[in-house]
Amino acid sequence: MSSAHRRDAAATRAAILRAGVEAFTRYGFDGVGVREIAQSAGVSAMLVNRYFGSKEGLFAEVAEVSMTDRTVLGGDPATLARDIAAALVRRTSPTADDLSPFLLLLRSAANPRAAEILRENIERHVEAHVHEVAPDTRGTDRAAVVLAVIAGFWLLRKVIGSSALNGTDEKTLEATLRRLFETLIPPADG
Amino acid sequence: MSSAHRRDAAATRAAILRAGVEAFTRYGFDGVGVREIAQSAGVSAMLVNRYFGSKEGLFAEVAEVSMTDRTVLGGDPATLARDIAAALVRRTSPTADDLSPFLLLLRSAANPRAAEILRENIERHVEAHVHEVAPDTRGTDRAAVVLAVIAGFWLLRKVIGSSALNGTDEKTLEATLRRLFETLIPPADG
DNA sequence: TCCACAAGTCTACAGTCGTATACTTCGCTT
DNA sequence: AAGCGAAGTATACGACTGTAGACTTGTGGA
Repeated sequence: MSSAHRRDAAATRAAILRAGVEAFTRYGFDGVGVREIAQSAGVSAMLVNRYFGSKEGLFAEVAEVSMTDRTVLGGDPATLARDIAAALVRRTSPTADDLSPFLLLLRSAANPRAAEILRENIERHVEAHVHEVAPDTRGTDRAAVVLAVIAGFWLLRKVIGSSALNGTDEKTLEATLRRLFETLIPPADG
Repeated sequence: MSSAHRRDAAATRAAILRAGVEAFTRYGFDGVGVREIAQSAGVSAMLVNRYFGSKEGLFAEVAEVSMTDRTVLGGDPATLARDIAAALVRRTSPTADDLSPFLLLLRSAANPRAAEILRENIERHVEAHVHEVAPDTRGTDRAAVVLAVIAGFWLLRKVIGSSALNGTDEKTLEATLRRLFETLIPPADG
């Protein structure tokens, strides 16, 4: 937090939350301690517990903002393939990544409580964006399949860093994704 | 270890390795301690370090056997969709799962050293099975794409436990996978 | 039978973890 | 200007971590 306002509860809370998103996404729930998070927020460790109850409480809010802030499934279905391909190729910082909710999931899924919190958030997220990605009946399954394809590509590229898929350029990747999606999403009516 | 042989170095080592596969797959590298692993192998904690150098050393061997024992990409390309669909639907114990290498990855990817060990193993695994899943030139990318699709479906079904995809039965899942794979793998020559 | 060496265990250490309790410091209101 | 409540800090505790070192126990060969 900046030295502008020195005793601003809301700002301090926000700073801790931001530091939490960064840290949990980068190192996972078990990979980072509250002391570390508090330090990068510029406050003492105990403020985490004061504002969020516990480390777990902070994580729950982190999951919430991480899932809702980003647009993984949202957007125009027509340009979905291009958008996803661009997001996969784009080289940004790990936490500014458009797909960082996946990263948060992967890094924290080992912890049972964290996994439970994440599952609830993802369910709500898929539910909320069904109509955007597959605006027809029985669209839930199709949205889930699209999400699965995206998640799989992301897994190999960003997490495993597979050299095979990393050699693929954006145009090729987009074409592959488009072909995959076309088998799922009918071009017109239904 | 059983009480048949009481001072068998090879058997003890194997018992620890088996316990390591089970524990790391279930709880991840950071989610389980050497004491716990040793206990479920029926030995004292220090034997882990004696036989594998360190916890990290044990994990490296666990990754090795987990990746090579299972057949994720191996098998007949013609029946790949059916096999994967069956594996996804099949209800087995978490560690007896045919796709447990993915589980090992997901649970341990947060730890930088563990992730590095896993990456090397996966690279070798994809490389070794390229000819089986996509026996043509530039097959590496196609094998990786198939792996990505599998990984994505697995991620949503087994890890997140998405209610959407969990409602899908094996036949529907197989049909979806087949359609996806057919856009990648030409039915004949090339 | 005995003993050397491998197999296995016990104890302890230095570190980190989450967080509860007690404390200090600042800012706003009156 | 005073003081009260909120904002923030310091300290410490108990539990847990990986593993180094010294120890004991068992077994195969002489």
